[in-house]
Amino acid sequence: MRIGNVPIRIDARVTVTDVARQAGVSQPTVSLVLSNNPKARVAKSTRARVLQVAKELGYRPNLLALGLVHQRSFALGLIVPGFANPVYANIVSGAERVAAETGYAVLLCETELVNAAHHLQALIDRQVDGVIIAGLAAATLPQEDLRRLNVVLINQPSETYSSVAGDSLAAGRIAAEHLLELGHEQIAFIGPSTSLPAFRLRERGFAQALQAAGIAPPSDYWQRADASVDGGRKALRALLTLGTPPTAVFCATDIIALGAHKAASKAGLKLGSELSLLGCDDIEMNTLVSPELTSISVPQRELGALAVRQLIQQLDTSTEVSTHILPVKLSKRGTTGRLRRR
Amino acid sequence: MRIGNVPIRIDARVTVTDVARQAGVSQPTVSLVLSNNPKARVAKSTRARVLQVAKELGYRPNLLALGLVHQRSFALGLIVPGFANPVYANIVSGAERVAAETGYAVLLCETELVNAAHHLQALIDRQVDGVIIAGLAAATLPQEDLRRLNVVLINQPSETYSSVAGDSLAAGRIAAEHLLELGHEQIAFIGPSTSLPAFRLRERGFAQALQAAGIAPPSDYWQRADASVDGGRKALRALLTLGTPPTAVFCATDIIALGAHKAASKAGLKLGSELSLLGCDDIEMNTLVSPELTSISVPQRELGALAVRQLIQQLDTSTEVSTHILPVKLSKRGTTGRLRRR
DNA sequence: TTGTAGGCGTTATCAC
DNA sequence: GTGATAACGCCTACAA
Repeated sequence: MRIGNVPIRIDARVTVTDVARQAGVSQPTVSLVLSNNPKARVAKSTRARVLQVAKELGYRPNLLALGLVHQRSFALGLIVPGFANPVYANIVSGAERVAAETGYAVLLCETELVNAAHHLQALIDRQVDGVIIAGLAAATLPQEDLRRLNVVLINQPSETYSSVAGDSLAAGRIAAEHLLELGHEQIAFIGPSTSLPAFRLRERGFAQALQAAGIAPPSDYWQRADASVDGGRKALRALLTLGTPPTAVFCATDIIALGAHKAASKAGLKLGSELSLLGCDDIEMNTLVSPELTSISVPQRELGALAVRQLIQQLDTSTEVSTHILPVKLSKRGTTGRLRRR
Repeated sequence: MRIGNVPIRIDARVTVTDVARQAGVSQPTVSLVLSNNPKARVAKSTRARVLQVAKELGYRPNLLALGLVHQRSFALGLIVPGFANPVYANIVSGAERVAAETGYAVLLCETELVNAAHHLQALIDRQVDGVIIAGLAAATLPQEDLRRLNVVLINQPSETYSSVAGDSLAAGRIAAEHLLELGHEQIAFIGPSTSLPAFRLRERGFAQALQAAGIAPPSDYWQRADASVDGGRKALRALLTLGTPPTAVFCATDIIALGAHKAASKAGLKLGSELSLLGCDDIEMNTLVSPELTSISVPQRELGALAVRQLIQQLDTSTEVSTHILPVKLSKRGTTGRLRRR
């Protein structure tokens, strides 16, 4: 890292020393007053004067210096694959809110283009107090770095690290039950080719529930797609070309489901009657398409928020590794319906 | 801010002092070697040994300490209204990429719920080197804080601060010209009620181009809406109830346009033939609805990226305030078409 | 009750 | 060439 040619300091800041001088006391005294340390026994008049002067001068503590002393930066790293996906946008949003309320800064890292391990190292160099990781398998990161950090994983149950997740297994099950209740028997699945734990669990929950109902989809019905709109589109097209196409499809993510939605509409299928389509995540876009996409709601903002809370608690109390599972629920909309023959 | 009860230090980090001890040299010598200062005259053998030891011990500089010394944190603040809106998600994404490549951290601030002035103060306390502000009128922030910072505004031309913006005036003009070319004369406008400069300019560009073509829409045709899908929906419904509804509508943002899209579809209007609808921003959702939404492309990622570049250049060279305007262009899709009588 | 001394991890300025 | 010494802004002993 190179330092620029010209100092960027625009305006000298007020420091404790300035306050001390102005108030006619020693610098540590000011520190004592300002840190309202419980065992700080300062004369009332002194305290009042210091506070008064600090206010007048507009004193603000330098968090860099504070961090150095306390070995604590009050900053959190947040690593996500990308914001293009509203799922992560929501998670970030929830996390940022809680962090801001608690006085923590959020250092944002997008791993779409920049190497995740690189990002992690940069966060460590900045002495972040902890890291939250979403949409990225923790196993793919250098463990020796990860282990010396406070970590909370999102949507990725783990034995080594704390985690906060939506109930992915239940999500799959609920999806299956919904389609079964509607009378479907020819049920297909489209999942992303990325092997994130959450997606695997959704898939497993779905498969198990089908099995429990005595339904065994042919292998053609089990599609793997690129985790994008286009991936979903292609996968659904493939399903439609089968000898006996499915009457219902569950997509492991809404992004894929929206691609499938597009493909189905283009093929002239009436969603909700001729073909039932069900997504998972429940992103806001779902209500923009027509018919609106039925989905399994995963509380993304809450996941982000809870992750920060959990992380801070871990920092404050050295709590042990913990796992939180948040409930998910069906959001019934227009793309799923009772089976009707074409 | 309160410090937790328990120190969070998980593992003591390697410092220059450790390296010095291990290499058998003084601590400043290590500094000299590691900072590869041009005028650092260190014996080759010493340098080699120090570098060797540093590598073995896995030494990494503490950016907090560096920041303290240099009065420079290598961190940037990024203030946006919210990520739910993909426009800002894209801006953040572009900014983060460049920042990461350049060794800067991005401190993310969402002003949707937390007070923007509060956020700004927090950033200052963290000694950020500069701030990028998007989707928020700079005038609404405390000027005394802003003025002592390096600032780059996005989509908000200003005389006091640097800015990077899409050509909003052109966006409006291009929109008008497109609709005029298609033969429309009953042309309406829906703009957000928030008075962000970019939106005002889009509106003005649009109005001016209409005027130049001798078209003067009645005041009913000039709607103001909440900057949301719902706002767009309501506004379009209002337009449809008019005695003579418009044949074409330009919405100042895609979010609003998507609401209008929904309302039009629900009213049974065939978009592209019975009603032409045109948005602005060109967010990815536009291709998910059917017919796909015609829009004016604004290069959001580039705006974010350029803002960071501009800011860093300002830091390094104390460049003067500058303004960059990036071109926009029409992305023709399905919702606009030649005028046909209903 | 308050001031003095030392240190957090780093760099910069000097003597040596 | 190298090593003290001071400084960045702050806090925590400890001594006065």
